[in-house]
Amino acid sequence: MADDRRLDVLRAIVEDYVATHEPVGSRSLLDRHQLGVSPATIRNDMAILEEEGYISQPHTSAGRIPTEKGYRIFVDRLATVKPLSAAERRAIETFLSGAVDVDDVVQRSVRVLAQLTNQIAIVQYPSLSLATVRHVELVPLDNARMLVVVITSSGRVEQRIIELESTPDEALVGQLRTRLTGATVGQRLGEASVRLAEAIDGFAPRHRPIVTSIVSALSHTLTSERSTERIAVGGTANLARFGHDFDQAIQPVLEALEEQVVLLKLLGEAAAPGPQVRIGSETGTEGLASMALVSSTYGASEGGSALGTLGPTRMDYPGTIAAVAAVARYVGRLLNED
Amino acid sequence: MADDRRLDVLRAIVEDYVATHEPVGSRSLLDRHQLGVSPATIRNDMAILEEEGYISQPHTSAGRIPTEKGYRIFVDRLATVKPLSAAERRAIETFLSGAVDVDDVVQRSVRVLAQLTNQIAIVQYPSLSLATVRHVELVPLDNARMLVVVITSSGRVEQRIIELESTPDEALVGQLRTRLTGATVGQRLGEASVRLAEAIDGFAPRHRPIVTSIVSALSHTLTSERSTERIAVGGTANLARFGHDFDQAIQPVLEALEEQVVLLKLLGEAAAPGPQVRIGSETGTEGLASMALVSSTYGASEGGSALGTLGPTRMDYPGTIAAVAAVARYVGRLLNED
DNA sequence: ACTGGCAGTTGCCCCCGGCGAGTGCCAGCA
DNA sequence: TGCTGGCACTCGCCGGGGGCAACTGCCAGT
Repeated sequence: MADDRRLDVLRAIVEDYVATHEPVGSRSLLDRHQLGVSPATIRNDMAILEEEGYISQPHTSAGRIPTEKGYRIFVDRLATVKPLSAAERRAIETFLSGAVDVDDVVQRSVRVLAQLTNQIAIVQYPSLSLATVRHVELVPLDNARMLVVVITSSGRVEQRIIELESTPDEALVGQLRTRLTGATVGQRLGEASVRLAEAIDGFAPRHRPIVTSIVSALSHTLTSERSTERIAVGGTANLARFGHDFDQAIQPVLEALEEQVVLLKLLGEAAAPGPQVRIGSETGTEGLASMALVSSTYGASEGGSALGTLGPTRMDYPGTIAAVAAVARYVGRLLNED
Repeated sequence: MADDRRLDVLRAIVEDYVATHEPVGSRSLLDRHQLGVSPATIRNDMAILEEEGYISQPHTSAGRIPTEKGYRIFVDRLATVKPLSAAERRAIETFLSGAVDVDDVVQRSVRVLAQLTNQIAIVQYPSLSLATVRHVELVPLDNARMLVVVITSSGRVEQRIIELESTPDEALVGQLRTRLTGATVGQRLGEASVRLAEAIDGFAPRHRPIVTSIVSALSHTLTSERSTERIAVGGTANLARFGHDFDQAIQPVLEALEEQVVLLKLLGEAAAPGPQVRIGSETGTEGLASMALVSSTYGASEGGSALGTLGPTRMDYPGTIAAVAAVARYVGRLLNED
C-alpha cells in the first residue's frame, strides 16, 4: 500500500534532516535508506506529502524540509522509541543521587538534561502540595514586623515577613506558636491552611486582629506555592550550537527564557503524565516559533511540577523524549523519598 | 601641545567607534568633531597612536579601531562623567523601592540594570557578614536527620539538613536549642560561629559526639555564606543585540554566564569601592575576550557583594559606569535599611 | 608644526557564467 | 493502477573579475 510507504518516506525525511540539517532530496534519501523503489517514485510521494502540508521546499532546486505538521505526525505516529544507553542512565543516576538538597536536585537535573540533550533544559521547582508541615516558627523582628517560617517535610523552608499593626508581646507570640504548630504539624499544606482558620477562635477577642493577620500570612505562605513559581534554566550556551541559521532566532528565545511567566505557562500546560511535545507555534509563544519543547511532569503530585528541554524543531525527538522521561523519573523518585 | 591633541583624537575615535560600530577614518572623524586641524595631521597622530598600541586597523584600507589598551586609557583618563538623566534615576528608584524582599531587590536590580545599559546584568546576592543571628531552630526529621535553620536579622533564612549517628531525644534537642540560641542570638554571624565552639563544653560527655556534629553544621551554616555564592543574571537577550560580528563570541559568553564560579571570581575581584572596569583579557576569562565588565561593590559590608554589567568592549563606558554606580548606590541604601 | 595633494593599497560590492542538485512530467512497462 | 527511467527545466551556490571607494602614508610646501 502506497500510503504506508509515504509515511516511511516522511519518517526518512525527518530523520535525515535532523541528522544533516540540510534539505533532503530524493536521491540522498535513497542512499541512506533501503526503500525498494526508484527516485521517481519518491518524488511523487514527496509531491503528495508536500501537498498535504507535511514537508516543504525552501526553494525550487532544493530538497524537502519537514513542516511543523510533519514533525507532529512524526512524533505522534512515526518515531520509534530510542531507549537511553546504560551509560547514560548511570550518568543520570549517579549525578542526581549526589544531590544534598531539594535545590541541589533541581540544579543538577538542569545540568544533566542540558548535557544529555545538548539543548536548553528547564526544570520547575517541585510542588509542595503533597508535603506536610514539619514546623512553624514565628520570629518577631523590629518595628512590629514578624517573620513567619514554615518548614515542610520535604526540607523546604518557606518564609515571609509581615507588617503588623502593633508589636505582640512575648506571651502572645509563644501562645500563637504553640497553637499554630499544634494545629498544623503533620498536615498537608492545603489542610493545614484550613485548620488555621479554626485555630483563630481560641484566642481572646482583643487579640483577634493581630492573630488574624498572622494566621492569614501563614495561610498564604502555605498555599502560595512560591516554589512552583520558580524555574531553573540551563544549557543556554547550546543555543549557539543550534546552527548559524538560528542566529536570527536566538534573541527571542533568550527573551522568552528570561520571562519566567512564559516558561511557567509552557510547563504548566503539560498536564498529562508522560512526555509531551510542543512544536513551533504549538508553544503559543511567538519567540519560540523555531523551537520545540519536550516536557514531562515529575513526581506523584497531581497539580505537580514539570521539567523539559527546549531545542530546535529539527531535534532528535526520540532521544530527547527518552532523556526527558528518564530524568523526570529519577527526579520524581528522589523527591518522593523525602 | 601635540600630545594633548593626540589624546583628544583617541577620545574621538573611541566615541565614534562606540557610536557607529565601524572603523573610523581621519575624514569621518573631522566631520563629527571640531578639532581645528586637517585630516593629514590627524593621520599623523593616528599613526603614532597605533605605534603606541592604542588603536589598530583591521585591514590597510580601513579606519582605526581602539585596542584594549586604547579603551583602558579612555576609561582611566579620557572619559567624562555622564550623569544619568533624572528620568533614569527616578526609574531606578521607583522600580527598586517596590521590592518586598531581599531576593526581590536582587531580581529587580538585575532587570533595571539590564534595561538601563542594554547589556547583561549580574548581581551577587548580598553578603550576610554584617547580619546578626535572629533565631536558631533545630528540627528533628526522620532517620536521625536534623534540619538546622538560622534566621538572620536581614530576614534571610539559611538552612541545612544533616545526618546524625543517632536520633537525639527531645530533651537534648530542647536543651541544645536553648543553649545555642542563647549563645548566638544578636551576634554577627562570624562571632556567633566562635561562640558556638565554647557552648559545646556545657554538655555531658556522652552527648558530645552528637552535639559536636550539630554545632559544626550550624557553624558551617553561619560562615559558609551561601548567599554570596549566588548570583542573578539578566538581560542575556541583549547579547544578540551586540551586533552580528558577535555571533562568534556569543557561545563562550553564554558558557561563562552559566559558570557561577567564573562570575563570582569576576565580581569578587572588584575589591576597591566605586565602579571598576575590566576590559577584554583583563577579565582573565578566555570566553570574555571581546567583553568588558563594569562592576561595583554595594552596601557597606566590607568583604561585600558586588553587581555589574557585561557588555562588548565597544560599549558606552561613561553611561554604563554611571548606571552601575547609581544602581549600586540605591541597592546599598535599600539593604542597609533592614 | 601643520597642510594639501597624490599615489598606493585593499576590502567590498555587484555582476556574471558555469555547475550541480533536485524537481516535475511524461511515456512506457508490469 | 502503480512504478520506473529519462529528459528538460529551474534555481541557488560558488568563484572570478572589474569598478569603486575608503583610507593610508609620504612628501613637498608654508
